[in-house]
Amino acid sequence: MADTLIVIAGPTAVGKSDVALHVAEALSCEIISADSRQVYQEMRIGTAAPSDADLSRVPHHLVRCRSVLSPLNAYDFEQEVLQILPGAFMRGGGVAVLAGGSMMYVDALCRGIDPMPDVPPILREQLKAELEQRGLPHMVSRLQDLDPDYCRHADLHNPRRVLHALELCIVSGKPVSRLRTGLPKSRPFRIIKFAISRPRPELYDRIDARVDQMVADGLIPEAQSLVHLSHLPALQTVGYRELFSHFRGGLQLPEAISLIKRNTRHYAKKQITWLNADPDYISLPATSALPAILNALSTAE
RNA sequence: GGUACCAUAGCUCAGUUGGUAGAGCAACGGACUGAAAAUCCGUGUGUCCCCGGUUCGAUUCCUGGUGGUACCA
Repeated sequence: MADTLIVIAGPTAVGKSDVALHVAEALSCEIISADSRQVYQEMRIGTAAPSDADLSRVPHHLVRCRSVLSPLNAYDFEQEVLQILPGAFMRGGGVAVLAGGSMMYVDALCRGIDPMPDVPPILREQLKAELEQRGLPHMVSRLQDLDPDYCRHADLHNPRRVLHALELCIVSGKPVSRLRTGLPKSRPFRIIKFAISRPRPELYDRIDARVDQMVADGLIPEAQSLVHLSHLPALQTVGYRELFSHFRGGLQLPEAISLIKRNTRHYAKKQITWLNADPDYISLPATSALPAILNALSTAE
């Protein structure tokens, strides 16, 4: 029988980690986290990362194991997980759980992501400065010259996308649209995807409660200790940015906390949108997810 | 009790020289190929406080209510 990767996705605060923990215990297999922020050891409270107790119940990968100073990206994530998986399958009886809400990471692993050349940080800085001085339309017209094809389909209002495409054109000397195949890679294991869901009002109540809990658990000192790193990509994160703004005097604490709640709701909505767009997901209510997943696995074999 | 001002979207408010209305935020929907908890795009959901009057037509003007705010007693 082929190895099986059980994907457990869902919006933030829906209770994914809990479901993943129970599934992994029931199958005595390992958990690989697909969370772009829980990987960082400095951001435990604000990312609601699995606790030490959770980690001792089930072996986890890519949780609190890396510094914000050496950031991970979607391609690195794909490569690392492909390294980890054979061992995890072996130790887990041919099964492993991928749990997390960073949907781009999940897709990078399940479908693959095209290899792209590395972008030197200096170039990124230069282009960023150029964007600030001359504006987005100017950057778009530069991209227009290098890769008119890409411009036909791309979101040209989105500075991130425009700049990244420019970076890649410049570094590679080729149009990005040539580098990007969009073709799915085949994987030497079976993938079953589950999306954990809850009624929206219930999810929002859980988000509010969890933010209050984070504050009670020491989110503010945690963020305080990261202020000197607040410019790093990893710290562009809900829960930290708002507090950084509070420390700088831009927001009162209660405002900052209610902004964290609101931005977390926005984040959850984006995850739901992503899940809705992928027909491969089997949607399961959080309350009955565990038996449904175990049942789906036993009938699938 | 008196005087003044206010009442329009979930919230804060704009506006209609009388032709049933629009911003910001919230909410809702969408995109996503190396920063993705990032970044970007789209959508107005309304007894314009209530009764009556003037008018072809009132959310707009007028009488009277009701509620709120401020000041005076």
